[in-house]
Amino acid sequence: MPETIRVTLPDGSSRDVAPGTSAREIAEEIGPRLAKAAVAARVSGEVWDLNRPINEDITLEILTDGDPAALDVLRHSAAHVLATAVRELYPEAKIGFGPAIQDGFYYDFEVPRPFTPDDLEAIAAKMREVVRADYRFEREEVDREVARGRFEDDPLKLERLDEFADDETISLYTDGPFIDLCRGPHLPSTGRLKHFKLLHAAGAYWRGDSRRQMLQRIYGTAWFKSADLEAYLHRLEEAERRDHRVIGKRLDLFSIQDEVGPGLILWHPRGAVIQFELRRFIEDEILKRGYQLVYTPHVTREALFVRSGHLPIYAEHQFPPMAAGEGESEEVRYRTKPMNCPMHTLIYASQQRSYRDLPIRLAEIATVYRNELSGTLHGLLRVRGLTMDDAHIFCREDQIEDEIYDILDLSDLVLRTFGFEYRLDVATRPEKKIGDDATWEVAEQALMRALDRRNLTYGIDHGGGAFYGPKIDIQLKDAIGREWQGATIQLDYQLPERFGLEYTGADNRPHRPIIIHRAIYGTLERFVGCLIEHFAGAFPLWLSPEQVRFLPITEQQNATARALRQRFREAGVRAEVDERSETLNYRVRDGELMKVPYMVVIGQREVQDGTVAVRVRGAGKKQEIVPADTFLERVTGEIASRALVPYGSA
RNA sequence: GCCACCGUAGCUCAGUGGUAGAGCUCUCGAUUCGUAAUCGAGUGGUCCGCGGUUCGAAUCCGCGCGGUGGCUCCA
Repeated sequence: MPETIRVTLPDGSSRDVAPGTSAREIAEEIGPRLAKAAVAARVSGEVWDLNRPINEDITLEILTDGDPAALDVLRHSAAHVLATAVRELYPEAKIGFGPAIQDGFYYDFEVPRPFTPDDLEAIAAKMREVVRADYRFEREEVDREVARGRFEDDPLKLERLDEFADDETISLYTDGPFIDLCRGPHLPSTGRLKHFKLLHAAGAYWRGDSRRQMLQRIYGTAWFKSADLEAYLHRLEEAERRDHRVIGKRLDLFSIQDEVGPGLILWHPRGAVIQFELRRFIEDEILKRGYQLVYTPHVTREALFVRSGHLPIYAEHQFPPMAAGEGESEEVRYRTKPMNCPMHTLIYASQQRSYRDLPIRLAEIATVYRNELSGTLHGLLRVRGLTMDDAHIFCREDQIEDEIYDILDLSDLVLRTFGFEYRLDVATRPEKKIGDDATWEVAEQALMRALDRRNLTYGIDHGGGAFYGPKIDIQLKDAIGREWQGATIQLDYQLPERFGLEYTGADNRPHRPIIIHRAIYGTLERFVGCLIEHFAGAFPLWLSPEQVRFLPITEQQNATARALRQRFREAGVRAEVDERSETLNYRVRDGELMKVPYMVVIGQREVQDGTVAVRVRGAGKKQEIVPADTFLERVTGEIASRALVPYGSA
């Protein structure tokens, strides 16, 4: 072992220390403030415990609580503290895995009885004791036999141990009474965990495998600063406040009823308006871009899905077959469609195509049915009857790039209209795939060139493509920073093969086209659900179910209000009159709660002057008195431009 | 589908073995009002369903249906 080892710091300086020195000791040398703030260390790129001895030349970065990697360390340690507490309270509990996750951590336990909310409180109290005891996290590297000895009574850990390669380092971490098989790193001691909260318990299969036993998982969150914990809990509340299921009920947008069935949406008039506007928007845009609309049946012969290759893979997500006509043969069994592509493919195949005809872009906003597992259904976000804004583009290989470019342009236009930011990922060839590498290379390059031409940055999901082609996924970011699965653009070499699609090339020989599947909204159900939460029910004017509500002050103004309503309706504005025999205050409150963008008060003065007194949603008392014509002009302008904010507030 | 929790009026919810309740909504009457709840009266229930225990079940038990949070899968 060398006399000294060289440690290079982020500022480029270096110092020589004795082998076995820990990052903590180096931090102390640099300064007491740094040593106190230190959480962990990045040693030659890898995150280490502060206490772990360093034995070779390295680069060293001391991680303080400002570093995102430090949060992971904190949360991972919080998971161990949780397990420590559970083991103290329930010595018979078997431990599973307990990692840090986005915003928090969890730990899985095998226990004879699930945890109740009261149990969680007791566990949290015990955790605070563990924190007060300030146990050091001790790392230890051992061989397999020693490790097996330590986990004699923990079958789940033993199972994991068996998977270690012979040359793999097996490390154990101890904090007070608790020992765990763990790669680390951890906080220096349990006392560093200050701001945490256990959130809920849930069942989780051992190793995510539904054939294995179910463990009990406890979720929690942890932060370095009390303010961060508060902010996070507030964010959870905010998300709850925006829950589309609650807002959907309150604003009378949709319902899901037992008599119809789970996952099947009844769109009430106010919700149907939103869908109608979304359809109108996308259909206008795609017609400008050379798409053609088609309509296809909801039910088809089962044999179609056999030919398309969907049935063997997809059957468990499809509703069972129904018999139409006589007999039981495959020829007369029908299925509701879980997707539209086979039928669009048949439209393509219905005549001979020339290379000059391509690309052919077939679009259909169609409801398809998928028999999703009951436990996965969730409001509008996961349903069984889903309406896709679907399109299939049949094109030549040399057209892929331009088509992708145009789809990216379309999705950018659409998403920005709603004020969404987004990020993109390209999913490349997986292990199991059809087609040769050369073809994949061409396809992947075309996707990336199109993205580059639009100056978009994107991540690459290596091996994340479907077996039949690469794809681009778009993740939306909503008003409170949550991500949603948005558009997908999927290249498909498989379906043209299965249906023997062809076009005649300039060489007068048959060629095989490529299919691009693409949906911009994804599904209208999910997209509307996302919009409800994004806008917290306060839709921009063009999407608002009711755009203008006239409030006559007394019955004397009812006739004027009705006449205005008619004029506005004829100009394409969704206008109503609230002439209920209630106080103005009452009706204003109702309009605000229903998130009507404009309330227009009509009193004696307005009737006389031909004006309206406009109250803007959310703006309180402040009103503006303008001629009725001026207001109508502004409203129609705001609708036509699909503005995100009311006029005058931009 | 699996695990846990939950299911009472249109909505939000109280009611833990002894005659089903509140607020809002809705209907009717009065009120005619200038920017977030006017007053009064009334309607409204298979306490999710079926079975069991009990003299007696919204309440306890079993099964089913549905919802919620997860697991899994996906858009």
